[in-house]
Amino acid sequence: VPDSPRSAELSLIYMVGRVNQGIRRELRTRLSEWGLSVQEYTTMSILDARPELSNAQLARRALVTPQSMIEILSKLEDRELVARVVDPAHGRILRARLTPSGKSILRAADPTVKALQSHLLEGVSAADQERVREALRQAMERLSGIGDGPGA
Amino acid sequence: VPDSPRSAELSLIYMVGRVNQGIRRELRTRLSEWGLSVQEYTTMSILDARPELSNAQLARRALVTPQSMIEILSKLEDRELVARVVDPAHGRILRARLTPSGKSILRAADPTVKALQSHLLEGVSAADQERVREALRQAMERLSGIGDGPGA
DNA sequence: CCAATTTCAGAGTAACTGATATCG
DNA sequence: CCGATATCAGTTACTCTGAAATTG
Repeated sequence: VPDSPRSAELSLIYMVGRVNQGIRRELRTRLSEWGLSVQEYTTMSILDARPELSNAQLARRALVTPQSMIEILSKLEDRELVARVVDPAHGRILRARLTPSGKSILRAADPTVKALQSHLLEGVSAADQERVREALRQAMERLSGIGDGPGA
Repeated sequence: VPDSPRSAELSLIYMVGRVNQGIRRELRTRLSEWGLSVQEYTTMSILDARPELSNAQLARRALVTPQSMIEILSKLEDRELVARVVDPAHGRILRARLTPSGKSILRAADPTVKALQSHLLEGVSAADQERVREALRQAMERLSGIGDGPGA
């Protein structure tokens, strides 16, 4: 008895969940080569694009609680992949950035992740990829507004 | 210092991860009203659309190991939301289906989930939604082929 | 004996809630 | 005192690896 999916009926929420599950599974294996977990890689990628974010800002951006984010960040700090320095204007806030070795590990891991992405979207036109991106971007925005205050 | 995203540069893998994280967070809250976890809801949805799947088939479809799936399924069985019966043609295989009370809980929870999905995609044209769906469907297919045998 | 399925046991990851402390 | 941040502690949710039994 085969097992063919009925694509037209699958909800987008469901599909996002399954694709994410598959991606995590695959990335876990690939990233273990550098001793990185999936959220460690994700967090480092955010910091690469936007340095000097605080723990609270990172948490909002990743849609997790600050308590969850601090755990990731602490481990990265212990391994000296991320450094955190006191904000000059606010003694309570710690701003994070990648260390040189953090950057170099990220650079080393990047091609594998890019390769996975290319493989998954192979054959999807650039225009359609942009549409997917735009839909996801909007969903991210809406989700940011639900549990937390407005992103203002 | 505001916190605006640079959408054009965000990788799809990253966006899928964030959207999924936000969805799970939101669903966890909404589904707790019926005592359902996110994967319980997901598994029940699959069974609603495709009854008589075995644990192994469900696991492949959800991109998790059979060991993970059996844990979800066992709990649902304990709560009598799912019933499992021996396959007439193969005494080892147990085929699962929703019980009447399982169906009725699923029906009760459905509108909330549908509402979330509508909210997230509000304003995205039907044609674009179909493109997103198609891209995700392809990604699911590719991911099924990586860790496991072909879906044959 | 082999391949697929089911399932137990143990472990690890990832995320959460609650509470406390600090800073402006 | 309030609001935002940081962070400790305990807990829950979810998934995995390993191993064993069953069935055709």
